[in-house]
Amino acid sequence: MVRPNEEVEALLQEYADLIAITGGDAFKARAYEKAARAIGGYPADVSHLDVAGLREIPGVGRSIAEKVVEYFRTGRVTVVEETRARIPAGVRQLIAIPTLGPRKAMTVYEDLHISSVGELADAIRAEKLRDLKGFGEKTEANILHGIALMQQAGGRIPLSTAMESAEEIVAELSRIAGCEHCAYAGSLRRMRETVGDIDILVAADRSAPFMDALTELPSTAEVIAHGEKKTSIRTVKGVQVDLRVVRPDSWGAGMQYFTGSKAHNIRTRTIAVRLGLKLSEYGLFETEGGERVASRSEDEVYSRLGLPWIPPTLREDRGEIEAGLRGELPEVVTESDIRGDLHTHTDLTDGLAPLEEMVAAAAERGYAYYAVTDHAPNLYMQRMTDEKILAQREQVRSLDGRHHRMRLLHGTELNIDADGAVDWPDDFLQGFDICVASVHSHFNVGRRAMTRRIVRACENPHINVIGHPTTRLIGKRPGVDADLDEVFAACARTGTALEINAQPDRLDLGDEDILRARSHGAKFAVSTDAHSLLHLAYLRYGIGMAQRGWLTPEDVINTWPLARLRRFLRKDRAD
DNA sequence: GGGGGAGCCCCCTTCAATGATACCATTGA
Repeated sequence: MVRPNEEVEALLQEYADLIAITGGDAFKARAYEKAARAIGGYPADVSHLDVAGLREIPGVGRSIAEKVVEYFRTGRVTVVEETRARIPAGVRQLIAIPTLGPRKAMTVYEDLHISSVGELADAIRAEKLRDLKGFGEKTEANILHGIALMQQAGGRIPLSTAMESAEEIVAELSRIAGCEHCAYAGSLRRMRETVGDIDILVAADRSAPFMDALTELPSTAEVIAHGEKKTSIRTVKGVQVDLRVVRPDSWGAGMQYFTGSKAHNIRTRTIAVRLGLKLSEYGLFETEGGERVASRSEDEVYSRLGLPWIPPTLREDRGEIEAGLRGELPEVVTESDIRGDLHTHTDLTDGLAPLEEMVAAAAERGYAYYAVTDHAPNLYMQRMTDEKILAQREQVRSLDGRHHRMRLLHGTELNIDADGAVDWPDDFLQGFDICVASVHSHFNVGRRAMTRRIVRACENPHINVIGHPTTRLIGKRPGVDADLDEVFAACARTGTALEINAQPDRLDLGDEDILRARSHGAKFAVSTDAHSLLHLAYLRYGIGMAQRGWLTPEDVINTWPLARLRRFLRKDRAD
């Protein structure tokens, strides 16, 4: 991720929100939103571009280009500052609440002077909102539910946000003289879908230079604690980072201890006790006499406990200790096992980059194959037509094998309607190499109907992958209500793969569901659902989920050679 | 505000669900 681009994206998005809240021209707000997205997904650093260079980016014209230049020259944009001065920051936070949009946010601000989520919740409890024009009891209940959903995340941050911050900090600290090792640990290393705080570990003889460096990073906003053993800071994005420096000979024990999980560590320490040993962040010691028996590497620590090294993504006390003791730990799938992405978009629908650029970027990643799966017509806002998708197919065929001999699959992402039917009839679907099918609408049809429609999609002989199967958005929308066991069984029975969608706000399926689906014998596709060049790299987060679900390459269809994949994609059709 | 075809103007993502309201505004995919 290019940091300056991210900053501009956030700034333009904020301005778009402010325009919407103040009731400004809706097209203007949309123009800023579009430009924000385009710059966020632009692969080159925009801070080096002049007005002419910026205007090369689709959706960026003279006015926005000049604002971007102003931002990099002065650190601020005058009109944005002026608008900010009129609307308290808390009002903008209100529109993050599901079911509360810009219009209603402005109403509660103007009529009740509410400018924070807390004040809003209080006003609802005092039944004050229901008297406002356009509000009622239902609206109150929905907003309260939305607030609860938001707070369920409990201040946890998305895996990808934590990862980007952590990798920057690790890179900075690694440059300091005397650094023998530096890495992130904790739930981030275990690749949990959200992360509470970032734990960073350094192995060095002297701790002070690292502790000082952390407090002085440009991204550090606040120092929470600053000591010899531990320093905690909060970044400008509000993420807490804990740094610990251990002696080099304690590196392995430190990483083992600070990676967790807590449940996993209770198990490892219990094993140690049974062996007459004591395990701490400093090492594995004899209980009697206190002699150190292992600490330098994680491998050494696990080995002394009679265990193989356990991948961090498995360390949740979900059977990995028992499997390790039996020598039956799975060889979990890794990023390098993946031979191709099976769910991606282009600017033919809502992607940012043209087909050629997406294909070239995929080839750069060393893929053997790559599927292009733009949206189908029933997602009306994307304006897909038969003609457009067929023209794209021609283009895909002409690019096939041209980049490092990477093979291209032409596909689509279909919409599963309320009855389980999809956008195109069988004879048209037959022309695709791969069909992903997803639920994009009618989320509240009830458990029976939801289960039935997804199962019916599985039974469609042309549908190969169920896209983002639960359709959850982390912190925003719970997964759909369906009998997932029935869905997973249908996938296994019909030869339909379940997607592990690697978009950081989806991570769908999640680890628990993957474990259940695997027990039904279902197969999986780890895909990025990329809407820009940069999204192709999200694969690592999907792999994290797959590992947490104990998947091996055998379980994941896009680790397979193309010939085997093609056989799978034919399902049991005779054509 | 951006973009395209003209020289300043016009168009720009559609549709369903929901809830408040009495026929419509808001939200989200």
